[in-house]
Amino acid sequence: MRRDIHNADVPTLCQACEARHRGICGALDPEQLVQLGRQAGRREVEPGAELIAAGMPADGYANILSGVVKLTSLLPDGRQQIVGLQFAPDFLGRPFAKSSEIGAEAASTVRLCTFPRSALEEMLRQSPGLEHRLYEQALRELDDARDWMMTLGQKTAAEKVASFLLLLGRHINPYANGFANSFDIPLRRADIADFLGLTVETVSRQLSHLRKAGIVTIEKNRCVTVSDLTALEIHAGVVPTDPQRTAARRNSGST
Amino acid sequence: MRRDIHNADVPTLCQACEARHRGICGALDPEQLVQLGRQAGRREVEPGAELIAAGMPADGYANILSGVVKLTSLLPDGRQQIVGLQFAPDFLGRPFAKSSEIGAEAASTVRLCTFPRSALEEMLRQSPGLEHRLYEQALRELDDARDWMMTLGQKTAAEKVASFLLLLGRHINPYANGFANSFDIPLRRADIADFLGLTVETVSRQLSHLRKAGIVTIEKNRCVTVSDLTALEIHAGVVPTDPQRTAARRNSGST
DNA sequence: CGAACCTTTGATGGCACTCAATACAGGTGG
DNA sequence: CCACCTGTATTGAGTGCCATCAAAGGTTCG
Repeated sequence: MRRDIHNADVPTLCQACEARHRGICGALDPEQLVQLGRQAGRREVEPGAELIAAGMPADGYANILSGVVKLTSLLPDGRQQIVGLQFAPDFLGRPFAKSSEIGAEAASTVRLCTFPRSALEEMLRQSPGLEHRLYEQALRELDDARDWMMTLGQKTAAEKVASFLLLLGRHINPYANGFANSFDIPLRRADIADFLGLTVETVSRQLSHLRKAGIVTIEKNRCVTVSDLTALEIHAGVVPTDPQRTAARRNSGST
Repeated sequence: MRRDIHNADVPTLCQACEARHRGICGALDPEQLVQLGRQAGRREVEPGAELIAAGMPADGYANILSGVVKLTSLLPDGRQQIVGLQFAPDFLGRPFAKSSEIGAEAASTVRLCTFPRSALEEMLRQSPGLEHRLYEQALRELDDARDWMMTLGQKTAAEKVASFLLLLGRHINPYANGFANSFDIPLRRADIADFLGLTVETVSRQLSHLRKAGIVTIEKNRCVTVSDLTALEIHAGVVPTDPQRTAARRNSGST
């Protein structure tokens, strides 16, 4: 059954919003969207803007409409690790928590659809499907986090940088599901380094290697085009290279 | 209001089970516990037993009654990363997923309370509070995973090992909330190495350093006693050491 | 007691960090 | 439009931490 006949009831701002399809708002009916929309506000922030301060009580929540948000964790001595990247139409915030030790900061220009804590809690009471959506996003983020732990703990610098480009290509476009062959890196080298657990210099060197190897082209330090996806995947260590070992894995895995 | 008056209705096996308090079963009433209990089974497995095979369809779920489970992620070339440790009374399994790329393996001897996929789904339909509990565990695991990303990405070998001991001390005892000063390490050195993104040799060396520094004592390679918790925290990098920098952080944070 | 496994310790080398200098991009004002 | 300036990125040289290789010491079984 198509819901589009009710589209007239959906707030104008929500009509084209991806959060209504792949985001949490998909759990809400038109009436609830109107109700939430009344308390919601749009906001556009510049790169570097702090969206959630670590250790502070979170005052509200938001959906990411466009742009990239980095989740950061800080050590007392100043070392920083980016523990996650969030893309449209992700939900932003930490439900049920007094305060999180994790901060959120705009990596690129970010457009947000914000709503107060109470509005979300009200919606949660009304619609059990909403919590289910939130749960599913949490599970997805958990999978992503654990994937990245593999990258941080086991991979070499070259593999880390290649993995990063693969990650970006998969997530940069909120509408498509496949891999984007060409995109702008929404992070500075310093951010990439903090995400990969490397230094700026090492990141730069590895990008140069990929460029000289003809696997990617980079323009103006930001715009990347992946010309050889398979090679990139090999460099990321996510695909078997040794045929012998591959065969062995296959056999043991199919039992 | 005390629920203990209903304890007569609670299955005998559940009476002393920690999952009924801090685990997911706390969301169920006695009748539902009976219903779930009918389909549940107890299982005890030895260290090294595979509980969930990566890439396989998960046939069921379980609560951990005692012992430690390691969640592992594997690269095609054989490199392994332990992406999480789970303790009693954690819920084990990946709801709503066809199959997970993450495997689960008993690190120590593990006792489980298992139930089939359908039983959980039935419970989820009956009790919305259950999904809420699952969601909260997922959020907790997400926080833990991100904490550990900081450890993997930024910390030195010495800090990693110290952080590992702190993690164990906090989680090893399912009944207490504080820090256990003495406990058995439920992992072999090779597992610790895979968890920390180090080699066995480096782990061993760093443990020796902590021992020679008088911060911990280790007997029979497994039993650890933390004699200087503050020093351990300093070595883990989780506590400010430089007073000047500490003051600076404090000031900038309070604005 | 002996065998298998695990852990520790030592010697050496390589990858990524540090330090330092140069090149580039984007914005502002002349 | 160009000169300037700031923040950002690249490239190079040297060092140090941790991995690798190798061997000996412990522990836990049968």
